Amino acid sequence: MTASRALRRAKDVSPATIAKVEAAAASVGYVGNALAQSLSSKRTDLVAVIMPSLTNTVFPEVLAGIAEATEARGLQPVFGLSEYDKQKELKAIRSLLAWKPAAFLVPGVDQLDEAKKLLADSGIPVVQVMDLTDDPIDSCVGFSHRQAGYDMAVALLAKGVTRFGYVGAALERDLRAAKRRAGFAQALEEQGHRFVCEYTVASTATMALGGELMGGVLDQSKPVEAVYFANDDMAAGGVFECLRREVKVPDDVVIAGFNGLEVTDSLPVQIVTARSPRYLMGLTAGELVASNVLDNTPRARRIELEPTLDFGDFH
Amino acid sequence: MTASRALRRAKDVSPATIAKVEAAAASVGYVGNALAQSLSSKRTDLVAVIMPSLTNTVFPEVLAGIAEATEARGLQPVFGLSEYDKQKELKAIRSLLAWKPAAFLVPGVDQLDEAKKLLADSGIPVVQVMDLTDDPIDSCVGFSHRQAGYDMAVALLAKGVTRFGYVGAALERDLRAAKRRAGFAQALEEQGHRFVCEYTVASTATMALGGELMGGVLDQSKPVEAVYFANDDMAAGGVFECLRREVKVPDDVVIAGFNGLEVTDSLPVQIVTARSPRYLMGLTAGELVASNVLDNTPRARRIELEPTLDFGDFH
DNA sequence: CTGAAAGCGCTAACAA
DNA sequence: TTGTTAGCGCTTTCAG
Repeated sequence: MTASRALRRAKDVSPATIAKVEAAAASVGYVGNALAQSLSSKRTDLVAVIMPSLTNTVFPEVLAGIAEATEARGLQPVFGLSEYDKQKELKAIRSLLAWKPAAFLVPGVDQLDEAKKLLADSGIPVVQVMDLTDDPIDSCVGFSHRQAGYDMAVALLAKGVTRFGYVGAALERDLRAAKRRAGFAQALEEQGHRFVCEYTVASTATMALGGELMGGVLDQSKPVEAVYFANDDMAAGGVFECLRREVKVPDDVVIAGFNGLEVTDSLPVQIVTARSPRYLMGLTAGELVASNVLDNTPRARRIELEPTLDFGDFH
Repeated sequence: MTASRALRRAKDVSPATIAKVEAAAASVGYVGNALAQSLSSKRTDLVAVIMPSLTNTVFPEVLAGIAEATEARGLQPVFGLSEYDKQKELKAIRSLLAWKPAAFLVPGVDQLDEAKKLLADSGIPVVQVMDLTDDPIDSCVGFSHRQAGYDMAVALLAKGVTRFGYVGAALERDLRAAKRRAGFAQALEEQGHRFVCEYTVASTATMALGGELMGGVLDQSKPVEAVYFANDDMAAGGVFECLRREVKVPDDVVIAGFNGLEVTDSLPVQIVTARSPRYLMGLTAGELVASNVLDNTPRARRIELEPTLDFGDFH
C-alpha cells in the first residue's frame, strides 16, 4: 500500500520511503498495471477517438491536435476507424466503450441513432468534432459546412462570377462535403443561378480524380467561369489539369476549393479556398474533454470555429 | 458465470441460454468491461503504436495499414506520439506498456537503449517499422533507407548525371532522411563525385521550404544537373519553384525525391522518386503482430520490403 | 451444460 | 506516516 502511494506521489508518504520505493521499482524494472489501476479506482485516462480515415490528410491533422491536447494533460488516446461507414462507426463506438474511456470524440454530427444513444447513456463527455448541430449528444466543436459552402458562393457571386461548375466525389459518404455543396447551391439559387455543370463520381476524392473531372468541365460546351471543388485535394488536381492545358488560373477559370491544405499554398497559382481550422479543432476538442474530465468543467454545448476565406490570386 | 460464457460465445452453453442472456444484455444496454476482462484473463487485445508525427502524411499512411490489419483481427490500436524526440518516445513507451498491450510497434530502429531494454523485457512481440537493422529488438519490417539513397544515386549516375545538389531539412531528427542522404553521398563518393552544394536547415520539411531551398540552389553559381531532396514534399516545392522561374524539369534540372506521394503523381511534371511501400509496411507489420499474438506464430526477425524507383519524365 | 470459489493487481476507506 | 481489509468486474478452474 505504501509503495502504491509512493509511486503515485501521493502525499502522506515520507520522502525517504518514496526514494526507497522508487529505487526498488527501478531495480526490478517495475511497470504498473493500468488495467488494475483503472479497475480499482474506477477511473481511466483513456480518451476514445474515432476518425473516418487516415489517408485523407485532414483527419490526421485533427487527430494531431487531439493527441497534443490530451497527451499534454496526461490522457491517453485510443482510436478506431469508421472508414466513412456508419455501421463500422457504431461497432467501433461499442468496442471502445468497453474500455470505459473518460471521454469520447467522434467525427461529425451524423451518427446512427443507436450510436448516439450508446454515447449519451455512457455518461461520459462526448464531443462531436468537425461539424456543428443545434442538438449535440453533449458538445460539438467545429464549423458549419453548409455555411462554409454558402459563404464561398456568396463571396464569389459578389465578385461578379455567375457561371459555376462543381466537381466532387464520394458525396454519399463524405457528408460534410455534401453539406458544403448544398450550401453553395442554395446561395446560387437565392441569387437566381445554378451550377452550369456538375461532375461527381462515387469513388474517393483524390488529386488525380480532380484533374480528370476538371478535364470534363473544360471539355463540355457550356462556358464556366469558376469551378467549386469538394476539397483542396481535388482542386489541386484541377489546377494541374489547367497547367497541362495552359488554361490560365484564375484568368480563364477560377478554381475554388476547401480546407487550405499545404499543397494549396505551394501551388504555382493560389486558388480560392476556405481554410478550415483542423489542428485547432482537434486541440479545442481535446482541451475541452481534458478540462471536463480533469477539472470537472461544465460541458460546453457548442464551440463554433470559423474557416477563413482566402481569395489567393483572384482579385 | 453462464452469462459471461454466453456473451463470449464460448461453447458448452445451450443455444437457449445464449439467446436469453443476449436478450437480457440488450435490454439493459450492457457494455462489458474490457479492463476487468483483461485483468482477469491476463490477456489484452491492445496493440501499442508509436508514431513520430501525424502532420507528415507518411506516418498516417503507415498507421492506416497497421490499423487495418490489427482491427481486422479484432485487435485494438492504442497510440502515442514521439514528435521525433527519443526522450518523448521513451516516455510514451513506458506509459503504453502499463496498459499491458499484446504487442508493440515502434517507428524505426533507433530507440534509446533504455527504451529497447524496456521493450525487450516486456516479453511481447515488438516490431520496429519503417527501417531495417540486423539487430532488431524482436522483428523489423521496412526497407533500408541508406540503401534507398544509395540506389537512387547509382541510378542517376548511370544516366550520366554527375553534378548533384542536395536539399533537406531537420536531418538531426529525421534519421531516416539522413540515412538516405548518407547512402546517396556514399554512392557519389564511390564514383569520385560529391554534392556540388547542399542546402539543409533545422526546421521542419515542408513544400514551401523545399521551394525556398531550391531557390538557393538555383541562385548559387555552381551549375547543378540534379537535386536530391530529403522527400517528395520538399521536392514538390522544388518543382513549383522551377515552374515559377520557368526552369524546365527535367531538361534544365532533374528533381529527385523520395516516397512517391500523391502530390508527386499529380504534379504537371513527373519527378524522379522512389516509392516507399508505406501502407504495405503498416499492413505487414500489423499482420505480423496479429499472427504472433493470435496464432502464436514464430516472430520473423526481419521483413524487407522495397521502394520502387520511378524515373517519371526523366529518360 | 451450469455454478461456486478464488484471484487478476491495484486503490479507497478506514484503523493504528 | 504506514498498514489492513475489502472489492473493482471479470475469467479460470474445478465441482456438480
